[in-house]
Amino acid sequence: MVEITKREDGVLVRCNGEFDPAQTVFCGQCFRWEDLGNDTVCGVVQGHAQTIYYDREEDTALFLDCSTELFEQLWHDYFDFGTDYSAIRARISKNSPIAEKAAAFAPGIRILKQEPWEALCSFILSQNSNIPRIRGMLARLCEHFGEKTADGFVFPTVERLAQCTPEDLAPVRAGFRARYLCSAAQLVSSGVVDLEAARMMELSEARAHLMQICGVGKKVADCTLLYGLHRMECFPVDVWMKRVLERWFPGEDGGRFGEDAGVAQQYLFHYSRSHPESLA
DNA sequence: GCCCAGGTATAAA
DNA sequence: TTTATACATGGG
Repeated sequence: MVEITKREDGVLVRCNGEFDPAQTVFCGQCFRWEDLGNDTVCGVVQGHAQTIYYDREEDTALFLDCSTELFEQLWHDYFDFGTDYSAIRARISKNSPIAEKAAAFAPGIRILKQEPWEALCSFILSQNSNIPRIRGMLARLCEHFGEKTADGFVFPTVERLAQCTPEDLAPVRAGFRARYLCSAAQLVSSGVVDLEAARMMELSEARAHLMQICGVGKKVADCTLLYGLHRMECFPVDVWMKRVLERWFPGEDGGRFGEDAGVAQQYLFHYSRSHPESLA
């Protein structure tokens, strides 16, 4: 587990090999954090801009210059600091040699508890695209439709996007995905789709609930459930993960990892993208 | 220019 | 029910 020390000027976290900010925010689970160089990243979550300074030499210690209250209310949950990732990694590693290798490659990955609405939009935009472009679309979406604060743009609200037509979203340059965003905004805004309710539903029911949105299939539904609602049993399968499954787990669907499926999937996804030759 | 991208809706077989 | 194709756009 990580060790948390509260100081007057912020919060210090000793990670004990369980957290690396860069591995976590640039492994393809979120698209809005930025690398400032010199072991510094920054992001905006729930309207709060945060810079994180870290030092890998001391088994990764990191510093957040925020109040103790904000850390406890927001960042502790967002980074899932209450969960023992060493234990998860041990279970995953025991399960298969290749999963062990993937977990060892980036052991500092954690599954973020993102805002459900942002996660839904992010993965709607992700379809048939690539990570740099997804980041671009999301940045433009926030610049044009999110509230501007001193430190950056807040993610657009459901209500704001529910007022938009696909034509209004042209500045995002999302192509055919624009009308999918509109569908999502309208169904969530009207209450036909209830993201918080999906947190408690049985998994197949939760999937079907999200798939009422035009443009949300099984992949986007699973990503929303995993990254937005922290349903850790979800194992989203896309073109990359299909290659991984065919190459390393033929005939399986990811179910072998049980409650650790979401974390295992992220280790495998990141490792396979960093070592594409290993899929040949 | 060319290929492909953390898929899905839609049409056709 | 399963399989093929279009989709808008831009990164590499």
